[in-house]
Amino acid sequence: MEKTFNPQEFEQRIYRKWCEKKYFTPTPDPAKKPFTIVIPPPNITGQLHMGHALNNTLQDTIIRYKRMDGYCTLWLPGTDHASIATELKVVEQLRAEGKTKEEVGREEFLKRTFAWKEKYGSRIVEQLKRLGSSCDWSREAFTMDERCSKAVREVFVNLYNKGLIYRGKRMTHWCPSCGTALSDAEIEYEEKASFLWHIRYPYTDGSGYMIVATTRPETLLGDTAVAVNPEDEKYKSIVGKNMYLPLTDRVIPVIADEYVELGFGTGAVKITPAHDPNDFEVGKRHNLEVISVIDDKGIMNENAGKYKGLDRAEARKVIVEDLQKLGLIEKIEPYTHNVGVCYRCHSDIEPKVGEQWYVKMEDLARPAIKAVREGKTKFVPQRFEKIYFNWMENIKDWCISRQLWWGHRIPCWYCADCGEMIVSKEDPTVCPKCGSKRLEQENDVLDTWFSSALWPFSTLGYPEKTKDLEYFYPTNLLVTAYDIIFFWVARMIFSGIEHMGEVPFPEVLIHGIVRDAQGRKMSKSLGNGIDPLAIIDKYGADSLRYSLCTGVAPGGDIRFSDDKIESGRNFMNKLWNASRYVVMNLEDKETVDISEVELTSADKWMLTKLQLVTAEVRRNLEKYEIGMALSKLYDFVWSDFCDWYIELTKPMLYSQDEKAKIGALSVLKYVLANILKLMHPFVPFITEEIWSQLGISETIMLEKYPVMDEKLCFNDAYDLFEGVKETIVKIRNIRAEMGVVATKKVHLFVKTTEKTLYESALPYLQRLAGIESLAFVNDKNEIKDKVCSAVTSISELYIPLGELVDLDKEKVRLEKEIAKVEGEIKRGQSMLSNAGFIAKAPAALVEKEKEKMEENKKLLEKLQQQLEDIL
RNA sequence: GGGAGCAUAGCUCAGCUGGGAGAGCGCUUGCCUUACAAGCAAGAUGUCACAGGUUCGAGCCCUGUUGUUCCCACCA
Repeated sequence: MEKTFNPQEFEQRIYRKWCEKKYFTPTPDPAKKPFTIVIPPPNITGQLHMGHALNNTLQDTIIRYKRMDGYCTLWLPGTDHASIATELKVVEQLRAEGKTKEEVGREEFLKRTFAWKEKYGSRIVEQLKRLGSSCDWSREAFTMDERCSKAVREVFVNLYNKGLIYRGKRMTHWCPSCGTALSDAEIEYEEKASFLWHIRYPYTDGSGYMIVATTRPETLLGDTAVAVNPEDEKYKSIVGKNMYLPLTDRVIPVIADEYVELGFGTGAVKITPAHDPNDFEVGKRHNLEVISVIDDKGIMNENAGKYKGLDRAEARKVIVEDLQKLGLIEKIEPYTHNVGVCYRCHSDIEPKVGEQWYVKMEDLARPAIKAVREGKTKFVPQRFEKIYFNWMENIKDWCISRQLWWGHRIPCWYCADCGEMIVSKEDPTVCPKCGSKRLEQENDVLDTWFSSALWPFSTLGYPEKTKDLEYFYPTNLLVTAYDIIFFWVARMIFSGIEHMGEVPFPEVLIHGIVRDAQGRKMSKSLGNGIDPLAIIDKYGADSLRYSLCTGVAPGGDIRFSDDKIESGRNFMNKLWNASRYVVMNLEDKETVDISEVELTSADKWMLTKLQLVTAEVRRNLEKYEIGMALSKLYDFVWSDFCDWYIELTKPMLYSQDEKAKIGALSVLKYVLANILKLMHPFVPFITEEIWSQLGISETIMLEKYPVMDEKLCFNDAYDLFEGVKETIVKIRNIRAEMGVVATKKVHLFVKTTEKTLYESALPYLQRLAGIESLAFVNDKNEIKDKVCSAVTSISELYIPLGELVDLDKEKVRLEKEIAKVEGEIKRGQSMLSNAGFIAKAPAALVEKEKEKMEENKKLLEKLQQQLEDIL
């Protein structure tokens, strides 16, 4: 084996092997329980970022664990066509050639987009592979492939026939830059510094003017009323009056509507039904005319009179200037408010009235809420259910039509002759009403999330009743970040219930977001993104996986920095070198089953510890506490296995005693093999690479995940050996405090009842504590030289250091020890002298405290004696 | 306006159903000890935000306060 961990050497080779051997591809087996995860499909426009890395590391860890634990596991991968994002890419590409999408036409545009997908769409898939993702690529799906498209049509038509999809004229969010409608979920709000313009609207009767405050003066041209609160004393008398709408020749009325809040602003609100959702509602109530003044591209239209052709931002400036010239601006005050922007391009959203397609949400949301309430789907951690409920309970109808070309075209046709509307799974050829063949398909495509909502079953073959669907649905777990709970998770839940009659997954594991070292969100505009591929190239995928998972609380955000990745890499190196120690020493030696080994005290201690950590790691994994499980393995591997056990085996491995050598090697190999298995789900590459060196089986991937073995729990031996460890630590401490050079060997006198144990532990003491020889005493006075002393739970220790014994230092050292024990005694006393504690605390705990008190008292006594001796 | 999270060592964060405060990084000291200097050994460091309460016992549970981050809704 190489001297240092060098992941570049083996990661890609190993991944290729796994794929060739088809380890990721399950065969449905009725005798086995399935465990299924569908991947959150990354956008084909995407590049792997830290969020993907975290998300997929978690999924892979869980799926590998379940695979090793005997489940028939399917991790189903795929990508999302990402309607808007991809369309923008291709539009951009066209622009570079000096063309527009309208110029090339729909057919050619789609051809180009599919070509774009072929070229770039697999990029992210290749990147997922670098991470080690054990997805079944033979089942890879794409939201616009035949399978998924069929499911989309099926679902659309079924919902339409049930009256749950309708076409309607309503106010929607419109992105003038992307040129499409958006759903509520696709709007983000940004706080922007602007102004509140106070504008004078003169009454037609010449009795002065009313002051109206607005943040959007350019929409004034579309005003059809001014509204006041009916309870507003200030305006009670003027409701019904008319006023001249500035800059136009129109006259508009003052109306009364509850929508206007008392006491806010001037108490008067200009009503522009065409350009504000609230105004639209007010307009409906009062039968106001809807006058649109801004077109789909954000340009003032013919209704804007002389302002026609100006961009909305430009128009705002000019209109304010004109109003100022007319003396109609009362005042302008700075005003900061939230502006809705497009989540893709961040342009200001323009509310717009138009025909769009909607999913009626009420009937779909109800059972979806109920399912989560009843625990049919559980969020982990549970607090994220609140986000879900909050959204589901306040849900509005879902606008699913997009004025784009890249996406699932809505399966609706209009008869050019009789106007009949045909919604159908199959492309119709004739109008069922008039028999005309002049049918035109709806131009709009569906919201990307419409197809991703079906992902857990469309990918398994729905609407066909496939074997996969039968065996793997419902899936078992969904793993995703909290930021797409309503975009995606909520929609999958109601879709699963509606179309499959069953929730798509019983558990949703929610994780956080990866932030930069300063805690900021990683973003393109900040340029603070860390590229996971660069990390993998430099440190290896396992290091990255480790540093993304360890010590992270479920659902919590992660601050990522170089320190973290380095400590991950160091740990991999540690594991590598510990394995190298074992492998090098194994050479051509024949090890035996540990049941045939005459176990040493150290072996028993190690094996017991292994059982304990196995049980804990399993417990954590069952609860998806990945970070906790990994931290425990880190401690176990580094501290217990490397720092202690490996060191403890050295006296045997370097001795001439073949039997002891084989014994130690056999246990080492056994423990290492178990460590590799325990760690494989987290760090698959390095564990597989080392596994291949052990020559046990072809792959670690398909090994059985370790289970705690009661037969290997030697509890008494474990406790006793803790005493030996304590002895070593105390001696090291004395040596360090007294400045004894490492090469100087010292003699040790021990007063103990565990003589056999100490005798057998002599090799350990020699190697790990620099002890030359060991002698037992019944009393300290048997030693003539000046000594440094210490006590452990099983012994008293005396070390003659000759001239190195500095009594002052020794005194300080002992006093510190004494203070520590005294502190513990004090704590114990305060508990044991408390009647309430004795009466109410669990008996076992009280007993434990009493025992500890006894021990501590004994320790204190011995320490005090030792101190007295040197005074 | 509604909701959620966070506040623990210099920094970044763990801390499971309440029962002796932990890790990584950093810091101090000594070590190239035949797996590893990406390392070994020995150390130092905390009014667990604040104030109450429940309890025999609170970092953990309850109430309030302050600071901070985020989500939702959105008033011109």
